[in-house]
This record gives sequence, structure tokens and C-alpha cells, in this order.
Amino acid sequence: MTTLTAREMDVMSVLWDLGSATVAEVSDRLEDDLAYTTVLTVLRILESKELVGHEREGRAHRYHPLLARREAGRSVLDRLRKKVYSGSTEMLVANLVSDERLSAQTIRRLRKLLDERLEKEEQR
Amino acid sequence: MTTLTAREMDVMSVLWDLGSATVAEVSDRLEDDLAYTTVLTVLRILESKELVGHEREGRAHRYHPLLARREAGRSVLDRLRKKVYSGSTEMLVANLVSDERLSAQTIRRLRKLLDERLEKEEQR
DNA sequence: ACCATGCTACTATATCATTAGTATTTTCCT
DNA sequence: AGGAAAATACTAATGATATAGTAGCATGGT
Repeated sequence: MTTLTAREMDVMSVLWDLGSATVAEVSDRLEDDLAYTTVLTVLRILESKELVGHEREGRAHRYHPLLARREAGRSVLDRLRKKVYSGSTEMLVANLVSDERLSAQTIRRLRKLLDERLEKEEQR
Repeated sequence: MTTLTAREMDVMSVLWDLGSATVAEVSDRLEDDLAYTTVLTVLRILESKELVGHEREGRAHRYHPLLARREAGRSVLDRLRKKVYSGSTEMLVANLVSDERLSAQTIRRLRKLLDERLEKEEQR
């Protein structure tokens, strides 16, 4: 299974957003001001877990994600649903949309998403 | 902030489901076969973080959650949305409902949830 | 071709997470 | 009251995480 630590997730987040990045680029984007070598170390740990890969680029290394957003998200969501919401997707979504900050527009878009999913269901 | 480790979440999960539990009860419900003292240690760590409390019951201690499901879930969801889905609730939900295992019925219930939320929005 | 500089490789360390053993206390039962 | 059984308290070992320093290599620019 794919369990990312907090810091690993910070780093993967940058790689997902940029597509790929050098150590310096990741370092720049992180909220916390970490030593260059610290970021490198995290990337190497991620590489040892085969969650990122790298290729040379000039004298630097360019890292890219081997783990997709979807996979990482799925694994967190599965665990969350199971452990926090007793396996109930509804409880999870209820908690999610109870967020005051969600606009009516966002909620309408989410509903549309569900409608599309229902249509696909009926096609089968 | 409330960041639970994997094992802490396992234990909280039992407490949420049972309402409260003794060490032996938690131990019984955990999937992994941990030593009694291991479970106790986790509960004590949780207590030191003020996420659970306890009272005597006979010669044992009965532990109960001080952190609610909602709070724990919210904190994981916030982080997930931010780090994995670039802040997009829609991407998160899209990933969630792309799960093949979700029945049409579940999806309809989720949609109802959103409708109710929209109504509340319009009331204001 | 050289060398400064940026990058990696290697090493180190403190803290936290995970697991569990031993000693001690408590209490329930006979 | 006394002792077995069960619980907690205390201690500890191991491994992972998070952070970063130093040394040395390589390459890009002049």
C-alpha cells in the first residue's frame, strides 16, 4: 500500500503540480524553508519506495512522479472511509459538503458529476 | 492540528464505533494481533495528546474519544484536497465517485445530500 | 581547458512511531 | 483475609521520519 508521510506528500504535491521538477524547484515551492539536502533526502526516500523516478538534466536530476494523484488520493480516501466513517461514503461526503466555505456553484458542479456517473451506470 | 498516525487511527476507529472501550476491547477489535501493552501504550499517547480520556471501571480503565469523527475527517480531507487535488473539491469528489464499487443507489443518495445542502444555501 | 559553482553522495542525529517486556498494583472471588 | 488473575505503570528497543552538514564530483561558461 501507498502511505505517504506528511513531508512526502508535500513533495509529491509539487511534482504533481509541475509534472516534474529538480530539487531546487521542489525546494522553492515548499511552504517550509528546508535545507536543499533535506529535500533531496526526501526525494531519495520516495525513489527508494519507487514513488518517483529521475533522469539527468544537465548536472542536476529531474524527478517525476511514478505514483499518480488518483492512486495516492484513492488510498487516503479508502482508509479515511474505512477508519473514520465506518466504511460509509455517504458520511464522508456529508462531512465534506457540510463545509461552510463551499459555494452553491461548487455544489451544483458536484451534483453534475454525480449525474454523469449515474448516466454511465445506466448505460450498462 | 490533529494528525493521527496509522495506528492511532486504528484505535480511534474502535473508540468511535463502540463509543468507549477498555484496552482489552480495543485489542479485540483491532485487525492486527498486538500485545495488550502495545494497545495500552497507544491509548496513553492518545491521552497525552488529549484525543481520548478515561475513567475507572472496576479494575480497568475505560477510554472514550475526545476527538470527534467529524474533526478527524475534516482535517484529513482538508489536507488531501490541498496536497493531492490542488485544492479542488471537485477533483476529489470526481476521484471518489469514479470508484466502480459505488452503487447507483449510493450515488443517488449522495446527490440528495447535495440537494439538501443547496436548499440550505438558498434559505440564506 | 579550467575552475567556480551548483549538485549529488554520503553521513549524522534528534525525534517520533511502533512494539512489547517486566514489575507492580488492584480487586474479585473463595 | 489471601491469592490468582488481570490490569496498569514503567521502561526499553527498534525502526522510520525529518532535518541537515560536509565532501567531492561534474559541467557550464569564459
